[in-house]
Amino acid sequence: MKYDHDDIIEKATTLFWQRGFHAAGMREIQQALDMRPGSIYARFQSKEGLFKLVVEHYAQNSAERLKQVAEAESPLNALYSFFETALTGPDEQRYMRQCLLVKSIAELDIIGEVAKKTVLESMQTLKVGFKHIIEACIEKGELPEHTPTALAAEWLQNQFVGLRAFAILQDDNKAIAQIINKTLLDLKNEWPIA
Amino acid sequence: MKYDHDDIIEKATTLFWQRGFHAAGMREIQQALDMRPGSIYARFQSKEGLFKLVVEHYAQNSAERLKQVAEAESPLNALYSFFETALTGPDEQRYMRQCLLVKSIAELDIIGEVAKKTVLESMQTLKVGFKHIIEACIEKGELPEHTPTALAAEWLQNQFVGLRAFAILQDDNKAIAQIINKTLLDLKNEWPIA
DNA sequence: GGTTTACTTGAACGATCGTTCAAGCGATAA
DNA sequence: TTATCGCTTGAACGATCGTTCAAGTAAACC
Repeated sequence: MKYDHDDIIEKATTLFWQRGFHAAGMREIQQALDMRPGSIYARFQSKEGLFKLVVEHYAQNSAERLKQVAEAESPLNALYSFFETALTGPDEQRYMRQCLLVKSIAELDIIGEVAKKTVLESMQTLKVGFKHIIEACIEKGELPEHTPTALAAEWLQNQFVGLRAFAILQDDNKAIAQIINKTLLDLKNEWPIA
Repeated sequence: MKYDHDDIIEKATTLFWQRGFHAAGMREIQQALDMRPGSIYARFQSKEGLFKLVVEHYAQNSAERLKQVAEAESPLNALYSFFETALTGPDEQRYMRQCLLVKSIAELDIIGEVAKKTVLESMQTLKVGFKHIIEACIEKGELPEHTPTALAAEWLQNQFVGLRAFAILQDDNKAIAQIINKTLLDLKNEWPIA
């Protein structure tokens, strides 16, 4: 085993994140991983197989970060930090503003059935993560008791998706911060009746 | 001139909308348009040239619909209808839930400089459209005078982007309707101070 | 020591990609 | 009638795509 597994996944993640599944060619992948095609295929079966592991690793990592938000002293403040970190990184990491999962959704019918399933499941996982944040906020008294957790979780993830897709276009970090603040205000605002 | 120009653009729009720029291969395009490669290149120079026209046409069409919302008797109600129409179409037109522009943003660094510029400019155009809606709402007394129009326009477009990317995953139309309602509630909610 | 197993190499495969081009067609203008 | 022009055709081009495979390496197991 010449190459470290985690190292491979990390490098592959960066590439897929920057270029997307389709645009990241095998030779580009080979170069980024410094591996020959045979090695890659022996380990991961296919480009899609590698992508699947990347998405799973990414989702796992994201879920962990959401969990940390939920377990923070002030989940609401932690949520702000989480958003800010995700959306306003330095320019050379601008690609990270776009969520890998959100980006993959745009390619959903190109990436193959296995990867598609993984992406969708990961979105479900993250939704649960968002729900736990909402529940933690309620428990800590930062959100009203009557907040509809399921709807709010879906809404919050939706906000995140929108911000992720939008921040990539936005140069003004102040504008992004304002929209994040608006989101936190709306989180405390009333909800439509079922 | 054997083929009608508008008809070509329309068919190409459908294909790019369904498949994205990269995944829509030239032979697929040839088949969809029932045209031979030479004809396509004589008219549009390249795949990117065709895509550029498609995006422009799409943006123009979208801007027109936003304008209708702004000019409606109740812009707020018209806005709801606009969102609902865009996000809850029949299943065989599910691809339409994803905004062609939003989808293209995910491919931004693959589609070439010319098309990229067109996509970004179109996003700006639509932002102006959203701003006019906000202003119309204020004028009609449906939103408070002190609503920060520029921020609200950006926010509203952001909501739209999020919903567009999210609705493609959502099967439950009722859930979508709830999120739209939440958005309209938040539109009337307070805004963060600059 | 011999066998197995997991991994590695790099040339090569067939398929598909976007694009080109010589040739032809039909309407318009001179 | 002839020349010009925009449009059309379809075979073909070189490049790149994801993938395969015979051959080799090194550690693990019997």
